Amino acid sequence: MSKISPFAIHLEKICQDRGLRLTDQRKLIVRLLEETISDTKFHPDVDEIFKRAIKIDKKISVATVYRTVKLLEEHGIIEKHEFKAGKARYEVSTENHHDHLIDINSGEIIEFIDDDIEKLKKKIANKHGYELIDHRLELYCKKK
Amino acid sequence: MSKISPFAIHLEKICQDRGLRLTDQRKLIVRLLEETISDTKFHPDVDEIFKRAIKIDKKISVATVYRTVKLLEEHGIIEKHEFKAGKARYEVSTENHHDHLIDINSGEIIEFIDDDIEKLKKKIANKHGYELIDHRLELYCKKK
DNA sequence: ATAATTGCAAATGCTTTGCTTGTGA
DNA sequence: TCACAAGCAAAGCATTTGCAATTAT
Repeated sequence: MSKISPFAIHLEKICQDRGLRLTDQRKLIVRLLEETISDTKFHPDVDEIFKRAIKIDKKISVATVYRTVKLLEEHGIIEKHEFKAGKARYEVSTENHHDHLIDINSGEIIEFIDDDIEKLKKKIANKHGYELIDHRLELYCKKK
Repeated sequence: MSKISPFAIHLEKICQDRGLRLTDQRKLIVRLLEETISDTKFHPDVDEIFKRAIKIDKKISVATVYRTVKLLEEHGIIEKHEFKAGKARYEVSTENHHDHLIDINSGEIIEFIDDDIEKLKKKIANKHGYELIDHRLELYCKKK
């Protein structure tokens, strides 16, 4: 119910609790992902994570980043987004679902939560005889 | 205001009006796209279009399908969708925007229009100081 | 006539994978 | 110890592109 404070998140701990083996590479990637939270909602792609990682561990390979990111996603620890035109981007999972507003000029991503929309989503699914499992809403906008 | 009746659409005519050169290949692709409308809301991917096309024109190449589909999209004649996990899918543009409900088991796609959601989208964009240019809402569901 | 379009195959960009070596628990 | 993870390079997949030959207007 309550939002998770960014700084209270401890991805390494979460990984451990899930029984994921903590290699140096995973620790590093997880740390970088965590840093991007405070980094004002930056949604890094694999290459961005890799670039940051290689500065610290000059031996790490992209394959490892891909594998780790996939693993974390499968465990619900991070979320993958495929916005229009581009590579997959990631963000640390939060308790409540939020949607994204993308500035088509700057690429900036704004997260928002709208309860009315969430309710409508469920209502529409039900109306068609379906149960809502997953959803995505993206608003591509231009500054006024 | 009024919906375009599927059978009233004449993509070939529309292409001509826009000044697009009508090659045999384009005529064929456009015809196939049009057929998929009556084909109960089928959203074909490039490969599907290609497979159907090569049965009729055994010389046509995938590159042509890719180029044509891109051209049509740039002219707003068809719309591209990139649903989760998969290749781009296309559908003939309609006057009013609609969203998609995807059956995660069967892959079936149901189109829906919800005015409340459309209004909320605009409202949210405005609230953040943005003008809504484009948007996508996808509901991934399971039959109840 | 001639600028645009095609087919082909090679190239691209992101992502995955096979295999050998390395390592966390 | 030993099952799992990493590094590397090769493979995969959807999509794009360069170029010579073809075609619509």
